[in-house]
Amino acid sequence: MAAVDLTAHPGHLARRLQQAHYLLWNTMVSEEITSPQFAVLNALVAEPGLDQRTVGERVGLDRSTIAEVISRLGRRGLLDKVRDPQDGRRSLLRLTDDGVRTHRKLTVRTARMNQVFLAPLSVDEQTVFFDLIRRVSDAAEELRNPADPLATPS
Amino acid sequence: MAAVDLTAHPGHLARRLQQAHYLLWNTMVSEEITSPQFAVLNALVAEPGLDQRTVGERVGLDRSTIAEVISRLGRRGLLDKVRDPQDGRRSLLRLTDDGVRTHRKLTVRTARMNQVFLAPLSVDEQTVFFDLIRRVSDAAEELRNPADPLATPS
DNA sequence: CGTGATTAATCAGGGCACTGAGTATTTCAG
DNA sequence: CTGAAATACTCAGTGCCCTGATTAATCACG
Repeated sequence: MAAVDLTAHPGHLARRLQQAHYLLWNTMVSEEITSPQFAVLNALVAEPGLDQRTVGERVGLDRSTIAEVISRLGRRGLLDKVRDPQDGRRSLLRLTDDGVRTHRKLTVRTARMNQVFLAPLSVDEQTVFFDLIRRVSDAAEELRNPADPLATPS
Repeated sequence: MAAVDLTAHPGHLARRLQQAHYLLWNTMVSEEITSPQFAVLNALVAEPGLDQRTVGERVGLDRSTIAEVISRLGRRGLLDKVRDPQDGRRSLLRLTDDGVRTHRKLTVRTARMNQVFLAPLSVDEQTVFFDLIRRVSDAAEELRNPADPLATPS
């Protein structure tokens, strides 16, 4: 009585989608490096020397989570972390050679995995899929951070 | 060099979508009860007396996670857990009055939240959104569980 | 110059999610 | 009827994800 159909709840679907992805990643990409870890490696390939907070911003990880992820990557020797001499609060991050190698290797595999993951959709549908998820995510993000860069200036 | 655009990676988008949902849930629905916890309550409203494993199956939580979630709900007095007299391996679950009340209260709020969450999409787009995510999730699930109920029998 | 606000990082704590191993109970084959 | 397989659950371990509080460094303003 009064129970709800969860399959019409976007949150439930989002969770299931992520679980599905997690599983596929685990079998097709890596059991060592997780998807968020790969995102961090990728951000540092694009912009070496970023500080911890900014990396978190780039990949969508909050201050606590990014700290953990970076600590793990550092422990495995995939990146180096040094205090910024200009600003003693910051930690600057840079991939090691091993980190770069790992990123390159996983890049190939993630591409394959994404193909398999999206295989049930036509190419057009894939585009829509990306667009819809992005719009919903961005809007929710916006609710939190009323950044309004297009507000009418005085 | 050789960095990838994460916004074209479904896994990354799935994670962001879930984060966005988590945040909205936290502010619009409840800081006490999480979305997976609500899913469990909902499953038990629909089918009281289910065993733990089946509840997990209904809401998409694995054996370990469902155990934790149920333990928390039990600790808060929202459900009761009794050994099945017919089969000593099973734990049968049933909501308390407080559990039913909580479910009813949150049902209203989740409906409101879903509206806000999906507001950036037109009604037609919402339908597509559900359909695409469901198809991708189901297909990935299928890769894990080759249940193939429509395989050609001998 | 110095004090108060801001900022980067850390820590403690709670919750979700998975795997692999272990325990208890039931089921079923021989 | 008994021992092996299957099943439900638990436990240990790893990792992601968030909040609130704390610490250290920088910055801004008077």
